[in-house]
Amino acid sequence: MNGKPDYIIPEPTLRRLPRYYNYLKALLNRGREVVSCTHIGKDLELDPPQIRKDLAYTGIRGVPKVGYQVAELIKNIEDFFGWNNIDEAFLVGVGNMGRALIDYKGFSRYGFKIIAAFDNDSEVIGKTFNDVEVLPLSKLTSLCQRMNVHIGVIATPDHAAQEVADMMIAGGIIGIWNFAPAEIRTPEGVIVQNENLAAGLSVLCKKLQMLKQSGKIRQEVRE
Amino acid sequence: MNGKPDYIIPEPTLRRLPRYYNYLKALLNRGREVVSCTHIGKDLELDPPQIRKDLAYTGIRGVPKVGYQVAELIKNIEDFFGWNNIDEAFLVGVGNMGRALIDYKGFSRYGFKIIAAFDNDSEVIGKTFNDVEVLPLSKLTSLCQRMNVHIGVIATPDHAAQEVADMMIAGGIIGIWNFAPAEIRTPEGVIVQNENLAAGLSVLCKKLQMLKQSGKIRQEVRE
DNA sequence: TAGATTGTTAATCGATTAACAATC
DNA sequence: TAGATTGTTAATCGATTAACAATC
Repeated sequence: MNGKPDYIIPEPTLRRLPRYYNYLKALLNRGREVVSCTHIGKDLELDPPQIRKDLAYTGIRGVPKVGYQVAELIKNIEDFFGWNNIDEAFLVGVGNMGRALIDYKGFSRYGFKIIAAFDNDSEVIGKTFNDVEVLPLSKLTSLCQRMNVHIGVIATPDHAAQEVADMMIAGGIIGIWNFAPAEIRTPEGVIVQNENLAAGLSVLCKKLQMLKQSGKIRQEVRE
Repeated sequence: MNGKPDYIIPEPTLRRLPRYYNYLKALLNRGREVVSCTHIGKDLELDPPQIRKDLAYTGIRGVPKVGYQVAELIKNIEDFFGWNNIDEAFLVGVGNMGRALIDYKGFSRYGFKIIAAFDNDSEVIGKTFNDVEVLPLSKLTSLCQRMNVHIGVIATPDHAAQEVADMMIAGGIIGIWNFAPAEIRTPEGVIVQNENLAAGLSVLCKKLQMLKQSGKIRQEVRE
């Protein structure tokens, strides 16, 4: 075994699937039972064959001339990501971003739950936000181990990110969702997903700049 | 003119440049004056030729055997994105995410400033966060026009996103940074940058799932 | 049946990676 | 000078797009 998974799913596909999911949920709410890629493609401005390939990764089978069962599609995407079993996570850094993440109700839809938060500011330690208690940072590593938590969210200032990551990894965390605009070095076997708001903002502003320079262009940037 | 810019800069490059920028600023703080792509590549786990190509878009010239002047590189990236002139923006939706964005001090580094916020909840209208006043949503369109604001940030619940986008566009906004997990339809000439936290989260959790199934794999996911 | 849509295979496109001459 | 690094051109790789047979 070389370590790589047998079947690699393209990351663009992984990023589009949650989008289909939100769209399909809205469709179902409006009472639609069946949908074709042609139809989805019109609404989402994507090419039908691409949608077909993306959806095929979830194991769905469509019916020629008809399309897919909306409810079945939703179920398949949920199963594909495993959103039915909850992933529990610790969050470090109860600043504005951290608070926003703690307070965000929408994550439960994606099988994700922040079960405790950590900070070293005595102002927030002991407080509770959205039923999530803030504990002293010193307890992070031991609690990771004791509670068998495998996912960590970093929402600290950038200078603290590496140190927090090290504590998480020492506690057995193997997946880090990093909101700090800093480079994190990790050993093999740890997955880091960087959420860099500056990147998205920069892309938007640069495209705007280019648009202003070159006359109107039509464009939709997808995440 | 077909509307497309003559020189297309790859979006992956646009997303990596702010990363180089943060890294280079940290280097400069530590007193480093010159850096080579080999060196950057080691720290950021990227291939040196790719870094060289990315940096070339900013117009930098390096010196063989030596590398690049760190300060000059930083300057070039700032000029490339136009971070020296501030882009002013309106934000709609003063929930947790909206508050986090309003409060975030780091955007000024990227030439971005939220100058007013809008909501239709009388609880928050009239309040001020981080010197940003919350105004009634009904004033959005007219103020966009009057203050000549061209960028809008949507941080509303998903069901309100389209309506807010329409109001923004009516006011002349041509760039929308969308944090609502909803599809926004816009006319030509409007750029939408979707910031989809669920996508990043899903990618992380899916990779973790695959890692657990197939034994340890080493992986670093970059945004 | 005719026509729309799926599923799959092939072609294209664009970004990354490799190769290498130029240069300090 | 020798060797490391830049800048540039070519090759590779992977994702998107196009083509088309199968099918309801």
